[in-house]
Amino acid sequence: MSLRQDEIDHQIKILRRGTEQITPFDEFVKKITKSIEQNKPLRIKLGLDPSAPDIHIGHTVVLEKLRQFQSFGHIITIVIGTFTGQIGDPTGKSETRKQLTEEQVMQNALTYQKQIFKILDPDKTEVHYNGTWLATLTFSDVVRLASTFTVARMLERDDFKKRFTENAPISIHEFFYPLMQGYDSVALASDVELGGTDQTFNLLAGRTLQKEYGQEQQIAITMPILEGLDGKQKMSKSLGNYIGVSESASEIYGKAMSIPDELMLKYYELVSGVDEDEFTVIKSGLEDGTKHPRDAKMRLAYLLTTRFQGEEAAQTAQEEFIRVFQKHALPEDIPAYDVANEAIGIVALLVTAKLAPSNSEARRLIAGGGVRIDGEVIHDDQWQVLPQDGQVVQVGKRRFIQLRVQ
RNA sequence: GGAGGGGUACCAAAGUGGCCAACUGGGGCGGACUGUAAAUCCGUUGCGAAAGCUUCGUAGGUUCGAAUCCUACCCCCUCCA
Repeated sequence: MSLRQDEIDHQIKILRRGTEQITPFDEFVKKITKSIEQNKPLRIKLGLDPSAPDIHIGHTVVLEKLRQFQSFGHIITIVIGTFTGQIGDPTGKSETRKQLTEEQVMQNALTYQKQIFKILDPDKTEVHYNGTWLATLTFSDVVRLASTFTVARMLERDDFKKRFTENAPISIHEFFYPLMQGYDSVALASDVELGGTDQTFNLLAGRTLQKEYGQEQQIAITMPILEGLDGKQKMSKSLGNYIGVSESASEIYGKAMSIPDELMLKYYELVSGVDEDEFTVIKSGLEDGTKHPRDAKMRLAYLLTTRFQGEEAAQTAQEEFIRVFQKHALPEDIPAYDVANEAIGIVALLVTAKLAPSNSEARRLIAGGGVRIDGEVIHDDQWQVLPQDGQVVQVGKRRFIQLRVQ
């Protein structure tokens, strides 16, 4: 077997790992082969929506795969959906998207890039804005695009089909979403497009349109969807079940510790960055009970934190976590809160220090035994606090302030 | 254009004249337990110190009293054309 064949096999083996589906796989093999034989990199596309510019680890599943392509010398093309983002995402009862101003879009795009480049190499990544080509299409161009699909074909898409059978509304413009995304692939002449499994239809639309425009068709690679912290629904910012890549080390660490045990292995596999060997060890350890789930999760949390905030910050976050949650000691850095040197009702203190949103809520917290001053549970909501420098007020397990008398 | 259905708290969803600040589930928050901010269990979830006040698409009206009845308006959905 030739060296070249080894390289082909190697790329395919790595690139295939962890994917949900590669459609069609044989064409993918051909493309990789051709790319290596002709020493011509493939163009790998990923589309991103600029309306929510916070990248979370759910996105990194796909980004990590892109990084692998990049490591083999392929070209990554990121499409920021400046145009599509204004139309609105056709998921369920999407509220009409706020029209973003150009500055907002550009700003979001920059935020995106900063986060993406925690994983990808900026020097080997092209960034495009699809408004560049979509905004200039004429109505007759649009008609041509639309004529490539029948309504029946559109209704094959899972969420359309579901809504259609349930008599839920589907707006016409939602049909344009896959068309626009597909046209992006034409504009970029992409060889491969990546996305979550929920993107399957849109990725395939790219193939249809490329054929219509006489291009070689792209390969659709789908990656598994990562469930969020609740363990049930897709990780997303709007559901609040996410870990953002730009969050503080202690947030990332803590959130990782809050994922359900059952989800640990999936996180290990998709976002931790561990190699296959360590993954296997952890997996079997959990299965035969020799590995404590808590320790496995701590390792996971450590890996994730390291990945996005560096090893040093991860170390600190871990120590902090052990101190605060396992030993119930005080955290290292407690935010200071300035108070006047006079008695103040506990309820008022909680509210003004923003530990509670309203007096009623503050009283509820007290009634529930969730409020402590220097470790002493406060039961009386009429309690008057005589502030002393350094006194620690705690709400629940995670919120602390330290009083600083003025 | 015509006919019908609907808008209830963070979300979903009951309630159809007083017992409704509003069942229930999810989510959130707090507590217990633990192996972690897992799981499980318990409590709580409009504001107000309280009396009470403001909430059930919007604005009016009927009534001793309305989320519940009437009128107008706005919005959403379905079917027919």
